[in-house]
Amino acid sequence: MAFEITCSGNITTLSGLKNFDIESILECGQCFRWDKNNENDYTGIVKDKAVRIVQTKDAARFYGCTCSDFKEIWNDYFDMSTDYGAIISTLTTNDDVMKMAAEFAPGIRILRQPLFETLISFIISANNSIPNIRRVIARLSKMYGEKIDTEFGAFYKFPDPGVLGTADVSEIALSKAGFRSKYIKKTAKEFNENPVTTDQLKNLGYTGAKKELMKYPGVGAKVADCTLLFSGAYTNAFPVDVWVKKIMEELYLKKDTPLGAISDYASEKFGELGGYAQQYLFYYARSNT
DNA sequence: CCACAGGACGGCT
DNA sequence: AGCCGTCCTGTG
Repeated sequence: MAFEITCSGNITTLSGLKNFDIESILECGQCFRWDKNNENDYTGIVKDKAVRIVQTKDAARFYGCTCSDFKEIWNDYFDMSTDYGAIISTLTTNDDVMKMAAEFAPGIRILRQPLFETLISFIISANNSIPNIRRVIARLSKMYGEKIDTEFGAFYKFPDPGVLGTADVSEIALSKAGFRSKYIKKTAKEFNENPVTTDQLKNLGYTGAKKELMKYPGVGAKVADCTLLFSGAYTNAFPVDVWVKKIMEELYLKKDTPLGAISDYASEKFGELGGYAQQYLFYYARSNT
C-alpha cells in the first residue's frame, strides 16, 4: 500500500495519503450516514463499527478504530487498495472534460458499502433530496437498528432485513419515507427470505446482476446501478440521474438524449472505469451548476 | 398556492 | 417498446 498505518490503541492514523479527501468522499452523494462535525471531521457507522475521522492534508486519524478494525472494515470500505491516480490518468488521457472534472475533486473514492444498506438507501433516494434521504435513513435506523454507544456519541446500526421485512408499512411510513415505504418493506422481506451477496452478484455479470436487483420493488435502472457501484460490486456501473444526464448532454452529447443512449455512450467510452467517471462528473456538476 | 427534488410504476397506445 | 400522469415529503 502506498500509505502508512500507525496504530495506538483505539486510534489509527494514516499518513502519506494520495487521492483521499474525506469531504469529497463522504459528500459526493454515495453515502448518507456520515455527520460533519467540523471541516474535515466526520463521524459515522458501518455495520456495527462507529468511527470519527479527522483529516489534515495527507493524513487521516480514525478515532474508535483499532488496527484490526481498520484492516477488517475501513481499509475495504474506503477502497484503499485501488490506485486512483492510475484511474484518473487513464480517464483524463485525450479527454479534457474528464480532466476538468477529476481535477476538481481528485480525492474522491468509491466506497464499498454493505449491500442491503446500499439497496434500501437508494430505494429511498428515488425522486428525493439528499437531506431528506439522510433524515429518513436516520429515523429508520433509530426505529429498527441496534444502538451502539461510543466515546464520541450514540449510533444506530442500519436495520437488518428481517426486522424491516416484518415491520408494518404504516410504521415504516413514520420515517417519512412516503410512497417508498411499501418498497422498503417488500424488498427487505424478499431479501431476508432469499439473501443476496456481493459475491453472488459478481458471478452474474453486470447485466445479470442489474436485472436481478431490478426484480425488487422500487428498484429501476438508476437505483440498480447505484447499488452495484456503491456496494463495490461493479466499477463499470454508470448511474444516470438528472445531474449526470444534464452534464453528459452538455459536455459530451446533445440535449434530450434518452437515458439508455447515455448509458451506452458511457459504457463504450469509459468501460470498466465508468463508475469512477460518473462520480467525478456528478460531483463536478452538483458543485458547479 | 404552486413547482420541483439525485425515479419507479402502472396504465395507456 | 415508448410515453406520461402520479406519487410522499420538504423547501423555496
